[in-house]
Amino acid sequence: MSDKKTRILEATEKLLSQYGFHGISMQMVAKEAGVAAGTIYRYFDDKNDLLHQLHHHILSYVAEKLSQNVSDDMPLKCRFRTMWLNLWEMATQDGAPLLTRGQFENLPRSDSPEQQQLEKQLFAKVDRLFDEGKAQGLFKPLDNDILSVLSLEPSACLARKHANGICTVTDDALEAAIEACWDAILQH
Amino acid sequence: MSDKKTRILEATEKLLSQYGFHGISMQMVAKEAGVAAGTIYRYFDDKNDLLHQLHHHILSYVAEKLSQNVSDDMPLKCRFRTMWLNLWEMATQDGAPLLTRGQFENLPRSDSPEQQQLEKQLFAKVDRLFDEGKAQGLFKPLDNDILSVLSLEPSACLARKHANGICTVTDDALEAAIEACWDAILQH
Amino acid sequence: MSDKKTRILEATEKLLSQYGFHGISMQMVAKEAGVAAGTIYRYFDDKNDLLHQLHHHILSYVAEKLSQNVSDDMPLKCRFRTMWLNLWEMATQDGAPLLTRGQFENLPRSDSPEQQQLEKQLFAKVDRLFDEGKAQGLFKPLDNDILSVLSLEPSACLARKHANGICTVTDDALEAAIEACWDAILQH
Amino acid sequence: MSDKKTRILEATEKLLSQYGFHGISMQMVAKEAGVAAGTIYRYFDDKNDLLHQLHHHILSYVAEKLSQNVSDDMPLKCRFRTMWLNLWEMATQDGAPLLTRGQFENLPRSDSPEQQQLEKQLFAKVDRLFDEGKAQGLFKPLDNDILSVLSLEPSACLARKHANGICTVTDDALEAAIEACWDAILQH
DNA sequence: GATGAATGAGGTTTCATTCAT
DNA sequence: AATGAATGAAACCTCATTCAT
Repeated sequence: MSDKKTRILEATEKLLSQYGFHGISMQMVAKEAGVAAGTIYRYFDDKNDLLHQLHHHILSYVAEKLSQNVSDDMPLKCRFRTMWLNLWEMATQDGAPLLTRGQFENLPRSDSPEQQQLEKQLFAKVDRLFDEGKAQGLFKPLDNDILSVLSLEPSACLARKHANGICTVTDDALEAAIEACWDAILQH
Repeated sequence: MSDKKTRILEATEKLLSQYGFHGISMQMVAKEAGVAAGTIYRYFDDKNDLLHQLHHHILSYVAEKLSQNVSDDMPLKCRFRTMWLNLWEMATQDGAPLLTRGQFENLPRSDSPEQQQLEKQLFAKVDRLFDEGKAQGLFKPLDNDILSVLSLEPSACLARKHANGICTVTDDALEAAIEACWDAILQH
Repeated sequence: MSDKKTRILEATEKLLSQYGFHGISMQMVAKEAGVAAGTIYRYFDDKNDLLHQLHHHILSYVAEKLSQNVSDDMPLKCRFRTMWLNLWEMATQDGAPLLTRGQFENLPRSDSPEQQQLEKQLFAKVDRLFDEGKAQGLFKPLDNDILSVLSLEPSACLARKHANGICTVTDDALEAAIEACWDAILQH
Repeated sequence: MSDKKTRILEATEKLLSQYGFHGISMQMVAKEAGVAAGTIYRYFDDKNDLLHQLHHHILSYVAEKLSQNVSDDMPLKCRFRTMWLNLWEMATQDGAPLLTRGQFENLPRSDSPEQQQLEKQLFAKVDRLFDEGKAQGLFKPLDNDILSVLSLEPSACLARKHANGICTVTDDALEAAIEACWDAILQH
């Protein structure tokens, strides 16, 4: 991908996590990316397109990062723990991406069928984890969407609050939180 | 509270849930509320103030609704279930308020200490629930903030997705989700 | 009509005759009219609308001026002469209106049926003149549109060239030109 | 003349007749001409120069086409008729050139003396026609500019309206119009 | 108190022009 | 000679805010 395009996307991501959608202007993006305002329009149709492409960009990044160091032959719990922590680290260490993810949920949605199809693919490993767990009778028999909300969403949510200083999460608490999320989907 | 002020707040809330923060203008608010644009400035310093006061307004509403039909002498599980469902209903039945709540988290933060203090008070019943549960050794010994993320946040999150049609939650799944959230914070 | 709206229309007309369509900006119009740029948008949807409304405004003016001092009981030649000179005077004395009229013919057309209907009405007296002349066997049996091009258009065209200094038209030449236009439509 | 330069001029002409002066950009011209934007600046100083050179280009074309099949030893009326129809055909058959000519009259004028001198030369045959006619006492003793407006301008004007569908001109009407224009300048 | 016309700074976007390749 | 990515000034338009009524 063109160097300039990447810089524009990264600048947008950074500003987005800092100011939210309202409050960032194309001029700000241009300045942050170190390009002229007009240059943005060589790579993006308009502001909306920039946002949508960023959405896609981040989604790809999240999907990749989320599945990092996870292979389908690892034990279920190990896979879960790794993904949970991948999620946590994205939000707390890398800074922007996941933080901003919270923002995307309030967008003029781009719920094209392709987009949904893509999202499914991106999170394939998560789906396989839940599917296997349910097949083994280990997990509660719920839709993957729901299992995801119960066990992974709290990771992102907690990370956001931790990063924003709303609450502090110690290492012990972190381990306990992972355990709690595991408990949530486990068949007791 | 003045009739006009209430109408302005309600108009803002409605528009907010529909268009997001960017994309609503003071003129739109005025028109929706049935007042003149200038009138808004009798009750609010500026747009920011309007948004902050709305935040507070909704927070109060949520706190009240959240604790509805909950008294401290009810069994813990019953209190939990009621609050979980209160949360669910706010987002799925009332429409705007909670849905838009997702938007508030991306505001130029008003994290003044007073605001945090206020939020604490508003959610006092939730705190008491968690405190009692931990005292009885029933709940995991974690901060209330964390317990809240683990057990109540999924309600709001699920409700949002359900209301937006991203996933469908049957009555049975709903009951199972409540149970799962309870499992999450329970000492096993 | 609002004072401001009139001032904006007049400013646009003046600038249009001076710079043509390209080369006038909303800022220029605002400055010339002595209003803020944003004010224009209280009275006009956008630049296009401003142009279209101006078109209509000028058309009305032209139609009124064109028929000035003309009544249907005057002799045909006298009516013709008066209208021919009305046209001439609009372009040479008043300055802007007719000069700019040349510009409107190159617009993204607003050829709505209503618009065409309106134009017909506006130039009713011209039509009556031609109709009577043909009924008397005095004029050539041609469409009014064509008769108009042959006998009145030259007035506007000549006036434009005269006003722009492209050619000079003496009083004698003017009388001769009127006579020539009359000759053009006369049955010989 | 360079192939590229010709293509650029022709592209400009085509776009001009379609969009008018405002509404064509150098990028559009480049695309239509099949060259890079920067290439235009090898042949033209700037946009203004492009427009002026196009003006000249078209003027030459019109002058050539106007005098086509006209020689000074043909009878006056025959010469007149031929030129009148040449004008008519340019606007109705060739499409762009003359139609757009209407646009040139609203340009940031390039009324340099040389330009006017040039125009005189280009339309020499027309001048000779009028001069001879006046010398023979056949035409009215008016400036050639005026005679031209009276007798040839209506051809262009009518053609424009015909091509734009504003009015329809049958073959009979066309002949009558020519006759009428001839009547206009004839000494009666 | 209430209004809404008016403001003008600032938003998004376009486009004539340049310049490294 | 030719390209086309990049520029940034300036275009059109919006909108938070003010103020005379």
